[in-house]
Amino acid sequence: MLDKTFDPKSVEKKHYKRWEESGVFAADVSSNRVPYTIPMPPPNVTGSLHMGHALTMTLQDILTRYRRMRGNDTLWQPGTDHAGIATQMVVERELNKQGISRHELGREKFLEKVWEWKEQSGNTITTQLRRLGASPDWQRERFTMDDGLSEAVKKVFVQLYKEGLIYKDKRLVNWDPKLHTALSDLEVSMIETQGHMWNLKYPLTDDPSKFIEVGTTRPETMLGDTAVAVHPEDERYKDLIGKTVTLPIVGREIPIVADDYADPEHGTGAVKITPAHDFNDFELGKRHNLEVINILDADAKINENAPEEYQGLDRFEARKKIVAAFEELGLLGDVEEITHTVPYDEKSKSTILEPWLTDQWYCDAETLAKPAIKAVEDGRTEFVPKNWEKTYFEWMRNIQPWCISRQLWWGHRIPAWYGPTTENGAVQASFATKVFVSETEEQMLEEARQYYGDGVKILVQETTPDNRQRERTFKDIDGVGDNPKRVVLFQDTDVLDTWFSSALWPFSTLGWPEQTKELGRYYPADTLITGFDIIFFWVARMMMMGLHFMGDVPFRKVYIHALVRDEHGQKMSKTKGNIVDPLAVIDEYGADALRFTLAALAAQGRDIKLATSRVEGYRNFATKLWNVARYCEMNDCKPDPAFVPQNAKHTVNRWIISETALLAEKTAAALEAYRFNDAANALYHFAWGTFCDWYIEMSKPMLQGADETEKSETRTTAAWVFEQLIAMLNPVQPFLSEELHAHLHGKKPDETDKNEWLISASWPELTEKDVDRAAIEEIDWVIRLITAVRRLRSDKGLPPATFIRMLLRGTSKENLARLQAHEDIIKRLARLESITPHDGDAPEGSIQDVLDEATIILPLADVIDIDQERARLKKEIQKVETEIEKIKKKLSNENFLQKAPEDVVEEQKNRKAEAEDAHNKLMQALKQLGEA
RNA sequence: GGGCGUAUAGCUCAGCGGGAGAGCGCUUCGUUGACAUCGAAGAGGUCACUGGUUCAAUCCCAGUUACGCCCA
Repeated sequence: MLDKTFDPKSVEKKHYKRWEESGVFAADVSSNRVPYTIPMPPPNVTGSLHMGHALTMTLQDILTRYRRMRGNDTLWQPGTDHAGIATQMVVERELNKQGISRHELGREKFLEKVWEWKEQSGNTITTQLRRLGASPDWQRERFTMDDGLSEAVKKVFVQLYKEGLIYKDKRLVNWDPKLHTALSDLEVSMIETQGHMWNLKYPLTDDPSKFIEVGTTRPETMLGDTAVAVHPEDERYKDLIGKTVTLPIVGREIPIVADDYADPEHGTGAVKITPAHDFNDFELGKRHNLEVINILDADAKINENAPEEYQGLDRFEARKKIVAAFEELGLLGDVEEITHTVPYDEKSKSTILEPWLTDQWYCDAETLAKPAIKAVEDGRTEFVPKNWEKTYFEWMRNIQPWCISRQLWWGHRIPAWYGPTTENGAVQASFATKVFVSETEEQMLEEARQYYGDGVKILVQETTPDNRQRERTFKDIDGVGDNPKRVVLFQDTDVLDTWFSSALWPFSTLGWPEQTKELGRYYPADTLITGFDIIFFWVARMMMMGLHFMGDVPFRKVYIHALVRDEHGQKMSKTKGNIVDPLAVIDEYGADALRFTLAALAAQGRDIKLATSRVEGYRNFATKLWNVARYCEMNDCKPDPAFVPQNAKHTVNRWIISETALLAEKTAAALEAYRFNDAANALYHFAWGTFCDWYIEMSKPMLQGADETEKSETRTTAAWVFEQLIAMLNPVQPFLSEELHAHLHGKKPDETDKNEWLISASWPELTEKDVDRAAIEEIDWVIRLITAVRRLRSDKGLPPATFIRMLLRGTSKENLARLQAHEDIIKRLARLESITPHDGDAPEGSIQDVLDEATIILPLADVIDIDQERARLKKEIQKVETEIEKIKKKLSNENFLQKAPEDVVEEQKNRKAEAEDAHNKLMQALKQLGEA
């Protein structure tokens, strides 16, 4: 006998272990079944499971399990990514706690530490995914720093370099002065901040008594100003164009240039131009051939290009000092408090980034984006919901060069080596002017030998940590310059953006660049499921790389789900302290309850506000299912392999079989349309509202009756329906359904083997042939009758224990037959002692209601309060009258009769007739009451 | 500034060109041998506002207001 409630803890671990060990999650590359592939978005190896993961993984698991049951060879490809910045930061922090700095340790030793750390903590998230019940093919788990995936990265880098789609460039980047690395545009978070607009007066060189006033939010950058720009049409400044101003403090003479960039409406209309520290100014500088003066070092402190007294100052210190100096010089204009946006790092949102001029590697995203745009335009990849395609297009069509190098140690090292150039065969005293890009050091050396000639000895040395330091000291390095018969090559110290390797995920995980069987079978994937926040970071880049290297899109569908917020709609965050930990939820309510909640809330196009009351509700749902299983067990309802649903005889059984078939259709359709909430709700309502509330209740008198054939059929039907139901629930609630499946078949879950498991079972194959519309109509009538009686009883406050008589007047032949067929059920569920067809007036002191053509009469002389009953009937009559009025109005409209479809008109006529009939009957009831 | 989205019951949200729905909460009743993590019944909504299209609008279109997100 089952316990009274479902205990998730006692079954989750057990089933998961057996599933995983049995290999039921695994794809079968040699199978002849149709493959179905989902690439799992690899979580950070250092990460731990949050609600966003729980959502995305639940949805992926639902589809995977569903397709598995439908007979597909499913590959849900799992793995983790190395999360360059995040991981390096974590390990560095750990080391700092021990008083060790990364630089003391050196690159190699530090990387050993990171790998150690990865080995220790890298399983955290994959273990947590198991707790959620995720069923990817763990045997194929990959990590972006695996050998194979690293090979793929190198190959892609080298090929794109050779094709000219990867290049090195000196441009402004978003520099993180704390982490000392460049970031891509996407890793910048523009945050609204309170700040100031300072107006600075720059004296004209030829007449220092006159000024041009410029506004700036960053006065310290004036140290690097190389021009002032005004709009060419701006009357105020027309005469000044071509003249110069003398930069205060610095003393540099800089031109006043005309450029559309200066907005006459904005501030004074004149802007200072600092090409080295502002993206717009940099572009303007290029247009006007302005000098680019970098005034900041890697820490964003003022460097040696500024006057001595400012050197070494932090940028914010320098700001104060500059403002004070302007004030002292009488050159400070108005100061306004304003709100403006300031670039912060995306990850911690705590460091203000600095546009900084450096050499970085770039990927020509614009070229790669073109086929990726076309693929979505052509529908080779479709977004669900479709709206997201706009977002994708918007970004892809305005895409900027992608900065792919990072000044980190943890990541894929850029396979580029630098050496001196040659001139007429002679090695020059130059640094890093010749670049060799190769997948391996051996290949690189081969190229280098050809380049330098046989007589030159080539050494490869590990580089010092700091590129710029190296650059300054290159002349001291043995072999460069002094001795043309020896060269020293250095590998680039930078690593690649983590997303560069993630972009290859759909094919690198399948063994590319090897032409594996997997690659042919599982690429392109069918579905990618992810959040909208990484459409740019990941989806777009996979599209670009997939098309370029595989010649086809990486996936056919992209399902974009929303963010999980707290119950008040706030984004979950550590600082707000409103994080709901999925593992805590699983501990309290079970993984199935969490999964069901997330599925039920996953409506397209809306964020998910997660309230634990919802989870609690779905935990109750699990209890409900558990208890209906108990009922089946107690009543000896066992599945019969010989049972053919279409051959069932009893109408109640035919009805529930029909409803089950409709449910299978509905659920499958919902899942295939990524309408997870519809699937979850359909299952919930069938299980609770139809199967438990009605069928099981109806089965009670049937199972207690005398008809052995009927009893036997009912037992088998109940078991069959329940079996179908838990099969359909399995993708959403794998643990509970697996456990109940074993019990239903009279097995101890621990003693079953994988062929008997629900995870290996097939999705119910039910068709329209299993649906008996007449049975549905019949039982629907029974239900409506019972409900009507219950309502009357409840209105009168009759205790459930009281059995009463019911008279039915004017009942059609068909319904009389139904009444007779289901008498036991109706009597039991409506708490009736007798049901009698009746003609003529109702007995004195009756209450009445209308059900279609019939009138329900409950003689309750002792109980009823006439006034109250009269009021109730009047209210009901009122309702019907408004209804009739509405329909009448419609039917009297000529246009409606002419233009509306016939069936709609017909329907309205029927409704009117029914309502009028009901009205008459209610009036009659009222009249009788008046006479009484 | 550009783009996207949302406004429906007290709360969280489905839905949809022809009869307003769910879960939770609330009220009343209930120890019915599956289940009180339950059962039965009920109350509660000019479907944000203004126009338009239509025989018909909560639904489609335009605008307004409010809120949210993304990009610059």
